[in-house]
Amino acid sequence: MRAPPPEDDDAHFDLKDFLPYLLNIAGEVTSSGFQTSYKTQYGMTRTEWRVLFHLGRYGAMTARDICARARTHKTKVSRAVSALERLRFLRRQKDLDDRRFETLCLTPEGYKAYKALCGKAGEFDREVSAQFTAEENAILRRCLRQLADLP
Amino acid sequence: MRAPPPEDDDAHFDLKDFLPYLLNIAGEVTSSGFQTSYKTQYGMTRTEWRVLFHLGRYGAMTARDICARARTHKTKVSRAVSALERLRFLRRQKDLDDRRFETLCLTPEGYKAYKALCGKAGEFDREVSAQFTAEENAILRRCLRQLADLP
DNA sequence: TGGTATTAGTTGAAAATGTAACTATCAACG
DNA sequence: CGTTGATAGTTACATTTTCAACTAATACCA
Repeated sequence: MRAPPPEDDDAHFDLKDFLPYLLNIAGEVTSSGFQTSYKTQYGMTRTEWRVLFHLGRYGAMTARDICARARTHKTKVSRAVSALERLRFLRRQKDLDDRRFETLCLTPEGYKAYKALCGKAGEFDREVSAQFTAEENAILRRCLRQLADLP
Repeated sequence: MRAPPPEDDDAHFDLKDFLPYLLNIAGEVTSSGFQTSYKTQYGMTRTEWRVLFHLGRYGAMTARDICARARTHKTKVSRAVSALERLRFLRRQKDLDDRRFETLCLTPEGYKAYKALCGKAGEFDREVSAQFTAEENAILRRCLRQLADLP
């Protein structure tokens, strides 16, 4: 019983062209480059950073809105919101018309953290983008937004 | 004490342009579209699928090689290899010259699973790619390969 | 009204991942 | 030799994520 032979022909398509694979690796490599910013300083996870960023950038909204905008599952968002609340970075307020909803908004401390991280994120993004031309950056982002199916 | 105002000006850069974020969401959306193929049929995780794909596509190699090629941590690869071994999809063989190494190769059953999944992956990739022009696809993949820092 | 279906959000258990420490093997150099 | 350091891979433990079931509130509709 021998092992199947190594094949390098065109019978298979190449893993290095498979979009889900490439996107995951690229996402992991770049994200872990940035995560030290929020992890070491604030002890935040990636999901918590995402929630903070949404509230900082777009203002008060419900967990449901964040789920939709970030295409993130509600349990992840729920736990991130609890964690940020423990950090006193956000507050919840029950909607009086429909009491299933809670409007989330950052506290001044949360907003301060957001602003600080926002600066670092911008810097990081400029560094990463510098290796591509303006046209490449435009196409890359357009394709990614479309793939991510963002609103 | 009021909440910070919603800001939609240019003081902050936009989350929808932040590459690590876009890459993660796009990767998650596309990957979860494909994962049913290996998850429901074989009960494999994403990492296991990656290892299977590497061995199927490029032939026998060590865990260390897979770590380097897929930029994946050795503990993830180690566990994926054990799982695939339990499924009888691969075998290990100690290198006699240097007994720290184990050469991994697919069994015929593992290879069969690879071929089946490979077909689905190709089909999936063609569908995803169809929404972009040839030029966009080329630029997208080139940028992603560079970001992923693949060998 | 009342019953059924939806929706927002939470929780517990299981699975996956990250981190650090560990074993075993080999290399290098005195 | 023998000590030190590096490397391949595993394991234990903590954190994070996933999945399914759950509560509470509202919508729909006969």
